[in-house]
Amino acid sequence: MPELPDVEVFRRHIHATSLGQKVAAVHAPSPELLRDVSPQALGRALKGRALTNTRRHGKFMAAIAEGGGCLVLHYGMTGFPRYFKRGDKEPGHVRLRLDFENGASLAYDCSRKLGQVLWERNFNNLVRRKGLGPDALRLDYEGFHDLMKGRKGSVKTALMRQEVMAGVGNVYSDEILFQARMHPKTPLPHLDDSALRKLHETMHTVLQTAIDKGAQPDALSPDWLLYAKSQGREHCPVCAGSIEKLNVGGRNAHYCPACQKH
DNA sequence: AGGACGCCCTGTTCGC
DNA sequence: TGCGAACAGGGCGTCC
Repeated sequence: MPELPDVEVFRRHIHATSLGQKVAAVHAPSPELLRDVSPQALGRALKGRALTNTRRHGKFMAAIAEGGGCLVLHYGMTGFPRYFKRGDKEPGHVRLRLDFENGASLAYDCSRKLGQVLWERNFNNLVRRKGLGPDALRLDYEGFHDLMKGRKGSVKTALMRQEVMAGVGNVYSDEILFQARMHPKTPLPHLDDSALRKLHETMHTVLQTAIDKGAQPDALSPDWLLYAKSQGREHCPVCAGSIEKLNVGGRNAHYCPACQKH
């Protein structure tokens, strides 16, 4: 489930492979994923131009096109990008493909079609239009504190709300709360200043470490919940107790009842 | 404001 | 063994 670390790794992949090559053709075999732009308009906007830069805010990223405008990608739950050369096998559920003049292609694969493809003149407009809060990784403690202060809901719900703070989803909120040793249903008003500091620091460390490891669960440290899950383990990597499921805001929270108390 | 719910979507997993 | 149901959870909309 692409969340901030995954999307950052995707952005870097596109940045490292796909800039500076003129787009020769645009294929959009699943136009229902294009939110506000037709395949024809997207083709007109991109053809003959190169991508010059990339940006990311929360779980959204953009490839900036030469001469202005940006291709915005959201990966939903099963999306990923892949740059491939002529003759390489293309992924199985390509919803958008840019073919470059040099014969290589950039594919956007999204099997469950829960992703989004948009076209915006300006990436900041997208952030505003979607009502996204500040990017979770660029948020300092001051900003984090201000966002959490005065809120009444559970800590997990707040971490996951994109209009409060953008980038954290179900998987990483579980990890952050596990490492901060906080119960997912802890009401925000129960967190004092030192608890909020710990939460912010843990969030930052979890997100940054995940990015550094290429957002691959099996590359993470064994005391991470994500690592344990990737190895098929259903026990807490710290106390070996069983990991429980709890419905929070319509999503499944995974947590260790022994390590994460209210 | 925030929680509960439903919908979209399809590959995988589960249960009979 | 096989098949259909349930599940997974990003965003988003509605209702209370």
